[in-house]
Amino acid sequence: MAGPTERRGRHPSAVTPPDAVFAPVRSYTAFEETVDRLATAIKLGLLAPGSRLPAERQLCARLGIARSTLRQALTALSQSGHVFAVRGRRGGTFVSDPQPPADPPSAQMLAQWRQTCDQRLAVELGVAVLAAERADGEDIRALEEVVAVLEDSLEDFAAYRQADVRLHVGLAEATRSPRLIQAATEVQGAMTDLIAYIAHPPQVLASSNDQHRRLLAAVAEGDSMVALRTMAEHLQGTEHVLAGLLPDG
Amino acid sequence: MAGPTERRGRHPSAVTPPDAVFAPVRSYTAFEETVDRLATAIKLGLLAPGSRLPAERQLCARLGIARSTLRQALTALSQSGHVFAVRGRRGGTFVSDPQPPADPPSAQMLAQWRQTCDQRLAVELGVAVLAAERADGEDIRALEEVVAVLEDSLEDFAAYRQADVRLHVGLAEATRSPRLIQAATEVQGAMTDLIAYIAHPPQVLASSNDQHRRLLAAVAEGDSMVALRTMAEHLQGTEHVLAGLLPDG
DNA sequence: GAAAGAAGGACGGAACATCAAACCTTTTCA
DNA sequence: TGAAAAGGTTTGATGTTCCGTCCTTCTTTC
Repeated sequence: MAGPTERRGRHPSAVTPPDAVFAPVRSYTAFEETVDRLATAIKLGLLAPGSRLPAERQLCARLGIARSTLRQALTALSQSGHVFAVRGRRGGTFVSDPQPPADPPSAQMLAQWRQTCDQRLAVELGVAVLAAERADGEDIRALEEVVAVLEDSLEDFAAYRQADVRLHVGLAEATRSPRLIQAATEVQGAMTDLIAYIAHPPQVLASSNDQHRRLLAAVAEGDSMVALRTMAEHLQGTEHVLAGLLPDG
Repeated sequence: MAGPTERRGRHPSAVTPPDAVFAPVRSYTAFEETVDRLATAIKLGLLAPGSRLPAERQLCARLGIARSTLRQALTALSQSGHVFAVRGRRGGTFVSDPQPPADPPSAQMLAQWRQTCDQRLAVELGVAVLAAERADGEDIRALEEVVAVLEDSLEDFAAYRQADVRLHVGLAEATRSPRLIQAATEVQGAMTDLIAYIAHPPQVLASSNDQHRRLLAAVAEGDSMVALRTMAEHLQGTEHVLAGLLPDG
């Protein structure tokens, strides 16, 4: 049973197809994807606590979904306490402040941690190269501010992590490649789940910050290769920590 | 209009959220994704002409969809001439041989060529690093055979391209990271569309092959950094050609 | 103080996608 | 000649999404 595809013809180059070809098709519904997107953005601090989302009638247009579908998503998010709605003119949907406590990473998440890290490696290496090639002075200036925040947050991991996300997503934005920005955001969301319950002593953060500085310098100079190496080194840090704490995955 | 989210609170770190947060939600249906997956696999030669797909009742189980949904996809593929069905015991669904002529890249594809290349850069750099770290002797041997085929195909672009795909997907498989394999496959599918109508004189292919050799050598030695550099160089080739032929994207 | 406007909230139905299960038809092999 | 294995067909149930309409709440403006 489960025999691989058979060949009849005379094509010699034919080999068994990769498993990936017949791997399960994951089909997200618009509702799920919307919840996911907004929840991730909130979790990452891209939507700040207290900030207001665009009005439903505009937001559903931007997201390309029906208003009722968007409302389902917002209802879910408000039931989980991530947002709340205010009626009437000047009302709207707001990000809760403070946020409800994050729930621990699922077994599924933990089991796939290595795949997540692999994905992050790919995305961040691409970002490093392209940011080095394309970032302009404006980008660099903004990113330097974020690095400054990072250096002031050694004692507060929540603040540190948020600035860290901003830095990485900011680098992705400097590539001007929407798909990479999207990918970087998703990857940061997944990493946040993994990282949340790991101790981060100030000295580790300080060493990370050193890498951030060097990375940004390389990007500013347009030195792709150094950016690449520095990013690789930076990512290895997290990966080693996770490898020590989690099963093989 | 379209004002960014407003802030009420006292959170200073709040910045305008990236556009990516509210970008359209693309929700593929199971049907679309299935057609896409199979069509890409066929286009890339991962499913060889003349080969038989798994029986419907098994395939739908592997894909995690209902049989009727799978049949919709297969019907679409058979109407477009990519597969044909044979009834009765020992029947099945077979990949057509020869394949119908590929249709030219859509305007949409062409307009997004740079994003596609960016995505490829990320995926392939990640693959290069991880393959160098994880490939075993078996992997290397198989890949070397593919490189040998590549070197024998300088005069036949169709054959060359197919072996090229096998090499890149094979490298991805050596990472043992399902998501990367998936991503690599998708990216190769997109690249095939872009590349199809571009002239590839034998000397260009020969130079590409030189890079392939060096890349594989670096992977065999486990030298991530060299693999990375070689891969970057390799990808730049295509990108320069496309940049010369296509608008900015 | 009343009217207009802008926001969230609620409802109903149409269209579509998907699933599950049973059954039909063709072909081959024992 | 009949069992087995494949694709082909039908039907109904279910869930998702969309669209449009109307309601309620609150603010701003006149």
